[in-house]
Amino acid sequence: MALKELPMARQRGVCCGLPAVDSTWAEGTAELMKALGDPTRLTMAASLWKAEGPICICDFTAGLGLSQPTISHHMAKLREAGLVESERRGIWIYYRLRGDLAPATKKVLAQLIV
Amino acid sequence: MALKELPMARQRGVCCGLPAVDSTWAEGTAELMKALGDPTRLTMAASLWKAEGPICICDFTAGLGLSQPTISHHMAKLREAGLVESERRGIWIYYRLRGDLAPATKKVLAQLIV
DNA sequence: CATATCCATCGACAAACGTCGATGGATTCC
DNA sequence: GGAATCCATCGACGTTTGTCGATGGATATG
Repeated sequence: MALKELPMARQRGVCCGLPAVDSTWAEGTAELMKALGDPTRLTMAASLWKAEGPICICDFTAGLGLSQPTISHHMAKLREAGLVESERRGIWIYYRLRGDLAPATKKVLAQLIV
Repeated sequence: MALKELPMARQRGVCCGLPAVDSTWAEGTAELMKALGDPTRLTMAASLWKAEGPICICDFTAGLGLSQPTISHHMAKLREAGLVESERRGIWIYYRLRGDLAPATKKVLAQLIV
């Protein structure tokens, strides 16, 4: 497939500028992408997105076939990324997507999750 | 903040089911997220998204302050993720976002990039 | 109080990752 | 043909990641 708008008569040894991309945006957004960049964490986030109510660690452990420390570890990553909040209820700790997610984040999740 | 819809009178030792999440979707989507989960690659993708024309490696090298092998390495990751295509033009190899990106992928990028 | 369940954290370990310098192929300019 | 430029790939290196078993704290049950 041919590319359009190829620069003509380019000078050797002279590089062109790039479109401006805010580095703070890149750092933050890459952090979010990294949090969602693992199948287990993405599945957990999608489950929380689709679930009617909050979910606790033991349900993920049973449902995903991974050890409890591994699930806790992934949930901690989601928490550090600002995606989830939790509440203790007796023995269980229930997790859900944060209610105050940035609208942009919410739109990305909505776009992402089938 | 209180959580809504907390299950009442839960049985100890009994875990609940999770909303169904397709594992093939999770694998594939996590792959895309991982490709965008690095500030350098995300910046490169955003540059290609915003650019009027295609961009070659040396422009990224000059603009991002990283070595040429590192930029090539990141570009290879973007290629493996199915995000970019390239065309040789003399000494230079020009990169652009693939013209046949999945609509879902395009929407995610549109949503993501400010 | 003793026991059982749920969970976070620690320590460990292999695998993957981000980065670089060195090398070599392809192409163009002189 | 010789030199210069662009780029992909290789090899290396320290860091991060995903996973697990072990440990201990918190809470409920009997």
